[in-house]
Amino acid sequence: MAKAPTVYDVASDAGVSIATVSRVLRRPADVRESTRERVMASVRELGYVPSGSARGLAARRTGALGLYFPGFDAMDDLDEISDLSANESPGYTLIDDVGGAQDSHQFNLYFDEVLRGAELEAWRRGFALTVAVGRGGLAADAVRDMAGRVDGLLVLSQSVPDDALEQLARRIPIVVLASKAEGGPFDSVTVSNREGMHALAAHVIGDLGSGDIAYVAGPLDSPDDTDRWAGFVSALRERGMEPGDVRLRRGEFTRASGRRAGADLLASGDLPKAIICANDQMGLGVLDALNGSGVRVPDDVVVTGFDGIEAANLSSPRLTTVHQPMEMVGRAAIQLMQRRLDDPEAEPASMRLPVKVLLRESSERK
Amino acid sequence: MAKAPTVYDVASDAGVSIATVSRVLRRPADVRESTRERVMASVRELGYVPSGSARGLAARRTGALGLYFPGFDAMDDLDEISDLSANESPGYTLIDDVGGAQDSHQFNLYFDEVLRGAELEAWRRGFALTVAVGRGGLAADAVRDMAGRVDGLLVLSQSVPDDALEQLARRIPIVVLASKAEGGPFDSVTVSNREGMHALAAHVIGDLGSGDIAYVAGPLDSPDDTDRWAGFVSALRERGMEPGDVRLRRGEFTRASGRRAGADLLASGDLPKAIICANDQMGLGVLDALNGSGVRVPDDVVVTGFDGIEAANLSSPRLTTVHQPMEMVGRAAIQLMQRRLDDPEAEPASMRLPVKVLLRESSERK
DNA sequence: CTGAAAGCGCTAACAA
DNA sequence: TTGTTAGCGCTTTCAG
Repeated sequence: MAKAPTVYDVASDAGVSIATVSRVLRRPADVRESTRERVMASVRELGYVPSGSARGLAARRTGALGLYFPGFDAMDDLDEISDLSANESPGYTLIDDVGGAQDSHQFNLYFDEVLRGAELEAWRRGFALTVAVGRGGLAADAVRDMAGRVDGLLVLSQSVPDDALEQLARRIPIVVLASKAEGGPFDSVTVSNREGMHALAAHVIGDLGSGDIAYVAGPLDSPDDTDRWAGFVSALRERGMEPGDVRLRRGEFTRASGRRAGADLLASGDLPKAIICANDQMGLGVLDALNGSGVRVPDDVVVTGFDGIEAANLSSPRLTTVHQPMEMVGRAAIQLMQRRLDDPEAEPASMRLPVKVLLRESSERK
Repeated sequence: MAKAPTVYDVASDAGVSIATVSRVLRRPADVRESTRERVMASVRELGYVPSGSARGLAARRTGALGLYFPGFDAMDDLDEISDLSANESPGYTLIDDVGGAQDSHQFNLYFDEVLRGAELEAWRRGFALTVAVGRGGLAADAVRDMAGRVDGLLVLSQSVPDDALEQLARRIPIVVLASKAEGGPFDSVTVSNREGMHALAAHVIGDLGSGDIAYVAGPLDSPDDTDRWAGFVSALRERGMEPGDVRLRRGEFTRASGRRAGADLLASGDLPKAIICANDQMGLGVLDALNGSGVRVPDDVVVTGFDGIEAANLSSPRLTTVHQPMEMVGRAAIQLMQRRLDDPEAEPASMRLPVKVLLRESSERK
């Protein structure tokens, strides 16, 4: 790897000053065409690649945005890849897949789609996107390190301690995704969790006419869960019911926890007429538990989820759910960031994105 | 946003030199504990965040790695998000989902998993990961820009023009994913495409005993496709058959193209006994075409895919396929990069990762 | 339209 | 153990 050429090398090769080289790259219009061509020729010939660091330092902007997501702490038992050399063994084994998505997938699905949206929108605006997934307790350090190398930070709600976030916010713009506090100090993007769950629950309850209902909630510290529950309760009240009338189970947004909730309800001996779940994974878990037992969905019991992940469209029966525009969340976040970068003094804004209720076979009798 | 404090601010606040501040952050062990604590106190108080650019410039390494993937050019018709203010409308509509994965998903699935592996492995090694998805013809520019801001580049094969890549390789280490040329000038990671397809095809052909076979290939310029085809052909020859004995259809690795191939085969009036597809998406497409027509899979015709994407495990019948360890591809790439960074003079290495044949209902009669 | 020169904030010798 | 001092490679006034 030969020493990389710098502006100086290009400048002397082209017989101009370094300022001119810089101009050719940044504002080509300010340079006479003949000069520009001469410089570009040198650039090509030398294989010049401008240093992002130098540029960032001088220009006081890096041209990159950061996306920070919390991770699972359970990722440490991944097996090592041992051998670097080409693998001469057959390289395959025959197995009959036992199938099934990992639970960690749930989160990944969300992450992947948000990332995709953010990346797209960032690219459109000429930003690079740096991603980091938090692990363990090092969140504050990792995000701080990231903060030092980007022009703005997108952070998933709850992934960084509040105080650390406020500290960082003094140095760099921050947009919070799926924030709980829409009126907070940060720009944020949220989805209509409450309205979506309200609409779904109202439909299910209305359809049912009567009969008892179970609700499988998510973790207590999840703002999403809180909002969805609120939407559910309001739908309940519209029909003259109270939260106390509902059988409540709490999971962790994982398929396994949904499975447990389903088994538990099943074991109680008297199944509710509907099981409303706070997210798709848990809904699928409930379906898993029910499917083995001879219970018919939706005839015996209606099951619903929330999120609109693809797996919910591939289960049998397909899961009725509320679809979140996850890719849009990523795009919206970048848009908010752009706005903030353009006008640092603007009032914090929050964008709420609409959701769609998707009625499918797990709730609709033919 | 007040002017961000620098090492100088921290240094004077703590009553030390900037070198000491730097040391406290980089090599804490080299500093007396009392000094270290004083400095850290100032760091916290001032909310100091080291500038990645300055650091990168001075240290000649950015601490970031880049992952570059090609994208689809079909992403331009995404609708704009219009309104920045909170959405007061109900925020939902009731629709009955028509469902189905987008074709662009195929690629995303691959990308997402590789990205996840790369991010994980990069994080473990203290690197940040910057991602970019190529769009349109600007690949060379985008990747060049990226090259300027990272210490090493992971590039999906074919996503960057060869000459541009060789140019860049003179300035920065490059690892190629899914490379065609294992003996090439770059470090690379590949999967056992050939062996996997060989094993799968040998099994299917052996099981069948006799009867004609169709092969749904991918794009001609895909190294993956080439290798898989080679594996298929070798399995064929082992049974005394020749490529000429097979009905060949060519798709673009998309579900829609698989659907077309399936419909086409169906229309021919005489269905083969097996349809081997070069990837899962096309296999699923073939299944789509067949499922509507009363043809029974696998009894009338066996269908297989390649990749092991999740959707292949959720179809009915579930699709027999060859699973690629996509997350491992990402991780392996980072490992190769680390090795190269540690020893720039090392011989180019390539890691071949094993695949698994997953026999499922689309090929196995009960 | 082009050049000279002053930093941008940090790291890494080298001294002390 | 700590401080001094060069740069790292680029952008950006300010002159010319």
